[in-house]
Amino acid sequence: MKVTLQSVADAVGVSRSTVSNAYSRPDQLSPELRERILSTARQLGYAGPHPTARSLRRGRVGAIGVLFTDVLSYAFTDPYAVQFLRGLAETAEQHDTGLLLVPLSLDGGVDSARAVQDAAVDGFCVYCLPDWHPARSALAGRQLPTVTTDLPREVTPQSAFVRVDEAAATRSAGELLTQLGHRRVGIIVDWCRPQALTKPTPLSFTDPAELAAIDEYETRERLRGYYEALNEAGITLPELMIVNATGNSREAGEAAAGQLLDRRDRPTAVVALTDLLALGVLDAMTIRGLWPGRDVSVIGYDDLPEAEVGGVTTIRQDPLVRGRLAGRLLLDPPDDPADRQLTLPTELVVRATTGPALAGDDR
Amino acid sequence: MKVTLQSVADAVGVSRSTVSNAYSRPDQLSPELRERILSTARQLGYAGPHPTARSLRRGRVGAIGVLFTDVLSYAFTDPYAVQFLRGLAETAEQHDTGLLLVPLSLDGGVDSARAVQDAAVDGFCVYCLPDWHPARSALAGRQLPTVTTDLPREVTPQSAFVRVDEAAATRSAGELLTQLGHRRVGIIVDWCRPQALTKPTPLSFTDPAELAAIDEYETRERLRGYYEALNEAGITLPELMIVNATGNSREAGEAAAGQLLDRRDRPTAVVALTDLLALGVLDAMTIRGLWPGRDVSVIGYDDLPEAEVGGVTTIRQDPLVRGRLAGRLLLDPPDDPADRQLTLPTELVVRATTGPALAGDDR
DNA sequence: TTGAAAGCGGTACCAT
DNA sequence: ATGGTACCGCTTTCAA
Repeated sequence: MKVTLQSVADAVGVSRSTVSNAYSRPDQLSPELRERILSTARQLGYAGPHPTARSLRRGRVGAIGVLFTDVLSYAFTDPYAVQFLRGLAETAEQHDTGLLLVPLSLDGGVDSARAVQDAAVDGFCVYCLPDWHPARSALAGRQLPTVTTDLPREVTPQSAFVRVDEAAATRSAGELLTQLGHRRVGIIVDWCRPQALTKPTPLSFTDPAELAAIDEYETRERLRGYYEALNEAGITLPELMIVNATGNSREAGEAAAGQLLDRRDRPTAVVALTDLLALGVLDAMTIRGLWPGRDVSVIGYDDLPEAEVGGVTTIRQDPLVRGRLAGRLLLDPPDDPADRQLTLPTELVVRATTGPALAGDDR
Repeated sequence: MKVTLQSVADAVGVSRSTVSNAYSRPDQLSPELRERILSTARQLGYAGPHPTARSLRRGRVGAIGVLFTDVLSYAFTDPYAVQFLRGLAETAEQHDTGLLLVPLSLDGGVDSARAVQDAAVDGFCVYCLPDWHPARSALAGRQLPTVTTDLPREVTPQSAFVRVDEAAATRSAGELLTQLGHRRVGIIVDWCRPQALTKPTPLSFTDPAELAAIDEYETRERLRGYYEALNEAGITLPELMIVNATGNSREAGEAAAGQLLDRRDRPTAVVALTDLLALGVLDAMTIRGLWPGRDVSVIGYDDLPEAEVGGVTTIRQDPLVRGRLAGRLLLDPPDDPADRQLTLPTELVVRATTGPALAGDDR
């Protein structure tokens, strides 16, 4: 027989309410009675108020759901994501709130929607989830407070987010390149698709509208920023040598970079949309005996510790702070809706992997 | 007015049960009716069955709680922990189960116990939590399936765990050292205490019983293994130069190593209880112009990627597999209780940071 | 201070 | 295939 609050009440000879109070509102009853109740409970092996029953009644769970980049287990592969999660966890801790990592299936199948529907949480934090993902619509259905890390496609005064002006960041990086005289630029992206790629795949765009149609905020915006800067210098969209990597990892970056570096019209600069990819580019160059910053310039994004160590020119942003703010927006939201729409600064960090385009190499 | 299952039932003109079935057991009603119900629900803006209410009734939540090393946000700092979490997440995903990261407060105060009591989960996974932590006792109270990564102090046939024979692993590492002629050995540990250290602190043990009293499984066992191996070669416990670092990080390792390397009777070997600490030892040596494997031998533990790159002699274990197995034990437990008590293998990986004790340095 | 009663929002068994 | 009806386990007015 299971021990419930009721059994404790019976054993002590008081009502359920009193036992409940003994746990949740100690000031509502005499210390002696409370002690008597608690000790009896202990003897009976009562585990304390049932969390689910309690939250049903209270209308609050004490946890927020985290919707992470496509596959949950992938999140732990990405240092930037991990830092973000850490910041979020910090804030959650301070509010005695748990983090529920919601299991999203690989292909974003039906069960992803279910997972979101079934998540017992008070709110959601969405971290870079593609627009097409079923979890997105399931999320809308739940009508819970939500904070995203991207700019929602349709921003309403209600939406809350902690975004980064990705396009502005890459635009400044692109300007650096054109100032250095680069005209042949390769770009490595990791544009997750419903089904993963098995090998690096060239992407060709002819019309800027195609860029705008990309269903992932970060990919879309970062690419747009680079395009805008380069276009300013007269470089057209089709001239960009864009390669979609098989994932966001060093290895994937290396493989993708290979496709660019082995071209006859090798780019004088290769930019990657994440540092992890950029580190892969460096690996690919090392193998080929190329010097970063001299033979080919390289730019990353994120400013991971490894980027600093490796002297990689990159764009700095602070995932820890971003995570903390996301948590705050959810657990302690500012009264003014405008304060719930945050844009974090970035900084172009110029290090050793960028240099002037080789003069003789200019065509 | 809030939209509940009842309102949908009323609107369609059927009973609650039928609406419920439309969501949870589609085979129990005609497709037409189901469609009618679902579309009405949509129109009404019904968010679907309330997760909490549903789990209350069903007696199952669809999430497992994760109790992590003291502070949740710290977990994301430790690559080994992250990999473990990743393995756990993988298995959870396969079982359509979420991971609830339970917020444990820094000092393990009362709220940690509350957090465990209030966690709406079907089971718990405990990852290297000190014996004294309040969450431990709160956990016992919950009487839920639990899997730990350490050998419980009192093992019952019921307990489930995925442990590693830490002592055996470090014993073999210790034997390597004695074979190489090392007699002055420094050991760097990260023995978390209720309150964190602000600087590396020497630890001195005189009696093996003191070792056995250490309240952290990994620290206790790893230390014991080293002691046993070294003692075999006639080295006594007080001779060991043990330093407790201020955390499990490269920086903390470097600081702790400093204390050992700057001694007049500098150890000929410094072993660290984690790779992160060992990497810090290498940093400290670099600064001092010492060669690992020649001037001082270094051994780590975990075999992180950085250890391989750095040629660090270390003990390999597989956190990913460990996480997966922990998940399995919780979500798909083997019938035979004996199969729920797992000991994973380790492997001593000898690389470049170990070498013979300098002959002239033997005293 | 303590108790009675009405939910919180569903699910599942058992009839019909 | 549908509906009726307990009941999941607790919290919270409100009265006593």
